[in-house]
Amino acid sequence: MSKKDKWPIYVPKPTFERLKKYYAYLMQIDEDYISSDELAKKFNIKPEQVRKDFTYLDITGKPKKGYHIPLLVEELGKLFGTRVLENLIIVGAGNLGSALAKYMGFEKMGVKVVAIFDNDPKKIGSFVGELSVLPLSFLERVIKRFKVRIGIICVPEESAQEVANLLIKKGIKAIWNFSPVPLKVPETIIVENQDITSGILTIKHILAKK
Amino acid sequence: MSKKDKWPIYVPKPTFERLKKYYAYLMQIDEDYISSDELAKKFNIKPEQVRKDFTYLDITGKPKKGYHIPLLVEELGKLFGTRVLENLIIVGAGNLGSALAKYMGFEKMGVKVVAIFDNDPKKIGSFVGELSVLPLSFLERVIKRFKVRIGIICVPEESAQEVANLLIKKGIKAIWNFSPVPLKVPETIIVENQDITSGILTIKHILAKK
DNA sequence: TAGATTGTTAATCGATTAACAATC
DNA sequence: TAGATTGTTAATCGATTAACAATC
Repeated sequence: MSKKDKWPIYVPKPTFERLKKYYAYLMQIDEDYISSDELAKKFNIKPEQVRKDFTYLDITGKPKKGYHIPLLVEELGKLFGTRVLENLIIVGAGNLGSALAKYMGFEKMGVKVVAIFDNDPKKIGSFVGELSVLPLSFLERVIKRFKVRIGIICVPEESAQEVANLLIKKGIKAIWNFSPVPLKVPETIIVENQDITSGILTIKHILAKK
Repeated sequence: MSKKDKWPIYVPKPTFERLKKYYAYLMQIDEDYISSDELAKKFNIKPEQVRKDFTYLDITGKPKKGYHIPLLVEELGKLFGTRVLENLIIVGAGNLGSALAKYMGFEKMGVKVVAIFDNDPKKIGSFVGELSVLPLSFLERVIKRFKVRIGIICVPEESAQEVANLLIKKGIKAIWNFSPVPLKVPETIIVENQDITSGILTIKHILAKK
């Protein structure tokens, strides 16, 4: 049985996180082959680890050449489901929500922002890129119309849980949470927390030691 | 010897990442005590893990009550160096850079954005919040004047490495990299990568399996 | 006191790394 | 062929968890 037949593909969490990085990097470069050694150097890890990571994918390298990059990109794309297009919506048209709505890199990941919502009457109707800001009363319609399964939460922490509840009620299956609050959701709902400020704590910790 | 005397405080990486989350959460809530069990429930982990994590800090809990929150916040603040103010600069006044420049949550983390730079003549001189966008020729002056050690990179991937080199040349000690490229830097320079789009790959992977 | 909750040791689990045979 | 690089097994390392004694 080939690994292709095993579904879901299991990869350990640390491996999965590294595969994401390899993917982002490999999509950018325009070469035929890359060795585990070269890739490892890029990310300050050991080449053995790169090879081990790739054993979870249905791909093998060539001795003396390395791994075929287009093949790697394709296999990784399958793992991440980037070839299946998903529509997504953003709730919260503040600085961060607006920046995400205008972000150009989503296409490569197979996602598209179809609407942005806010509850501030002053923002509703205004434009963020090509999207006009909608009131929350439009949520249900948009979700049904575009078969949206993913919602991004970009609201202040006080309202994050409330918005999460609403999204779930309206049929959203996965929440990408940019607020710094841990959300309470039913087990069937996927939550991915993206705390964009936590990195500064690592930096300050290291700097403080110097 | 108390743990306070050991410097640098060593914490395993996974523990460190969890401590950041506890910190963000604990700063928000207004209670006296919290038990390892309550905290664990919030983050879907085991209470033993929370207690183990806290053993790395110079703090103990009280049987039957739990951990004193203000004390936790203080100890964690020390670990992350949030009580020492650091000035930081942003390079790249696009959507994301501008959003970060206007971000209100930095103060709590003991950092302040003192300047934002761009090389686009159309952007230079325009305002992002209260800051006017500066040309890169001002970098050196600003870094010296404000004793800046941390620089945020928010430029397109093509120029990320170039900007990193420039920042390092001008004396920056730590780079918070919001571009999706792995940067090549000398060993003495701290790099924290904050790929804000990688979360979507996790979500799509899980959704694809359903 | 009894009960709840901490703190710590030891066992388990899982990921990384070293070593090396296989292969182009 | 010799040499470079992969792929895999086994050893090591480190983190999580279970168990339970200590304590308020």
